[in-house]
Amino acid sequence: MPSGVEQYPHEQGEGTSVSFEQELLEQRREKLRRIESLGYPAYPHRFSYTHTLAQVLAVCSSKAAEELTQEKSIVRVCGRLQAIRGHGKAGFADLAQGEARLQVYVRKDAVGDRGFELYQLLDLGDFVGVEGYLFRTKTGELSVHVSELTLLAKAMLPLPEKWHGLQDVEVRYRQRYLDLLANVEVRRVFLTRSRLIRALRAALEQRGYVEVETPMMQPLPGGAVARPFRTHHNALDIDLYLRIAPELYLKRLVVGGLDRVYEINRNFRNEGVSTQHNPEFTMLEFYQAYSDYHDLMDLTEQLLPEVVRETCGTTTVLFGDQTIDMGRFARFTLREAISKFWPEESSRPQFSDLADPGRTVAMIETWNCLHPEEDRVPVPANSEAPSGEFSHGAALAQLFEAVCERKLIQPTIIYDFPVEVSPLAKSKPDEPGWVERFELFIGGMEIANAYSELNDPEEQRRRFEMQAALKEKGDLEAHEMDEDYLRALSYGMPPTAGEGIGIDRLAMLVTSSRSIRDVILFPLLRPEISPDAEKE
RNA sequence: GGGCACGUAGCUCAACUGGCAGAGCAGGGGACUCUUAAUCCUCAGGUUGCAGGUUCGACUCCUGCCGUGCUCACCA
Repeated sequence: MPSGVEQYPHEQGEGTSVSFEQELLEQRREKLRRIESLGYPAYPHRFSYTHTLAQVLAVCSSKAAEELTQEKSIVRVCGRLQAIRGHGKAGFADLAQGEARLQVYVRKDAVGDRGFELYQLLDLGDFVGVEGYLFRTKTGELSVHVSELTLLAKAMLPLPEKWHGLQDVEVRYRQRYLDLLANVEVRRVFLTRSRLIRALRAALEQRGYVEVETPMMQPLPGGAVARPFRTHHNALDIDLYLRIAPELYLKRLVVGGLDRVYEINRNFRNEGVSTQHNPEFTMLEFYQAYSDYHDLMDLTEQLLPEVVRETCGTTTVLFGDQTIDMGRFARFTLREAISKFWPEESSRPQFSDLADPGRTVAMIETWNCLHPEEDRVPVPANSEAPSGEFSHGAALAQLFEAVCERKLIQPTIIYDFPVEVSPLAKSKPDEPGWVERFELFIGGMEIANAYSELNDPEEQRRRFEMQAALKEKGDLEAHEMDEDYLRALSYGMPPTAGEGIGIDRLAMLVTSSRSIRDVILFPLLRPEISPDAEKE
């Protein structure tokens, strides 16, 4: 038999040589043509099966050879061909459905000449269906003795090699379907992610939360400090923004009497990409009326061990070379944390230093002296009234991140944040410069952010005005004035606490993934330039 | 955006100090009716990411570009 290429030269040759990949494609086209000429449809519409592969394995794995021979039960099963081993007028092949594998045994005298010709035209990756009886081979492997073989769909391109899998990171992300086929661990990561989200939903539903969906396209991007993506609606001729957070809409729903609401959905932020940041990411936000941030601290400490146990079967997870106990939480105020995690004994700031804006400057300068190259924190302006300058509070928040964040491996709640970096949070009654807000850190990453929601419309307006002043000074991330939100608050919002949990990062923790791209099926990459497009 | 690395056959990887681009798997042809990373014989498969430069000679050295990874900055 001459090779397919010689027999069927590529039509679009134009003098240039046909690439090897095209050659493989041509070979498979030819095989498919020959399968059709045997009378098999190339793309049949369905296959009625009696069992999934997992069902066959569950029922028969424990059955001995004699038992199977006695029953000689006929099954119809299907799947993707994962391995083919020929033996002249017979052959073995492995069918795969997800992680389930079942061997089939194809003999010429059992499937007939036509069936065996079909078998010889199969490639790795093809979908097939078989009918036959179950038996055990000499080596004891459960197999289907095939009497009828059907092609269900042909793989026109070769799948990645079975033994080494698919290693090329770029191909793994761009063609995730190949990654999922070639690397079982990848498949398991995404199944775990799915279980995590299901467990979160169950835990919230159980506590009386209602799931809602709020706009992803918003005329005003609000609820977070971040740069948005902009888009345009043609019919209305208006600019819209992909949401950076659902927060302001969810709180409108609390105004509307939905006392416990949550949403699990995508946020979009037009910012850098890193191992911890994807431009679109999944966030859980939930709001609970008649509660404050203390209640949410308690809830968080209940919820996380619960869902992690539901997802992983245990509350201890391995992350990098760290073992993290998701069932034990430490709590520090932001100011305590700076003092506690300060790297040098002699210059360690006391709590009183952190309360005094006048001393913040000296403290940051000390830090910057200790870390001349990186981890530098900008020094705030000396005025005590923040009016657009880089503020004392913002500086403290940055100092906290520089000093503490990557050291917070075990679950740690950091609470009480500067008002300047928290435009939507309620102030502490005794310290107006500080708000009732906490963040949860695990594995050196910020996992959750929560606060007692500011529900005083007058105060909220002043906060927005502070943000407007920042915007005036060129801060691209400052929060927008949102009159409609102020109107909603003016109708009255009960005391409410709200929290956002980064689902991707939580998924990283429970799947031991170092990069956020490993828990997002299709992370954002630059588009591929096709060789054809380049010629244009 | 900055820094550091990487890019060789469909896949996984070699190629010494600059000296003829190679192997395994996958693929084509052949043998084989209990194999399971099947085996045996055989054949084909490459603009070494792209574009320049240095050189008698470049996968190798230099410059630029493209893509990806890590990292820093920004952020969650």
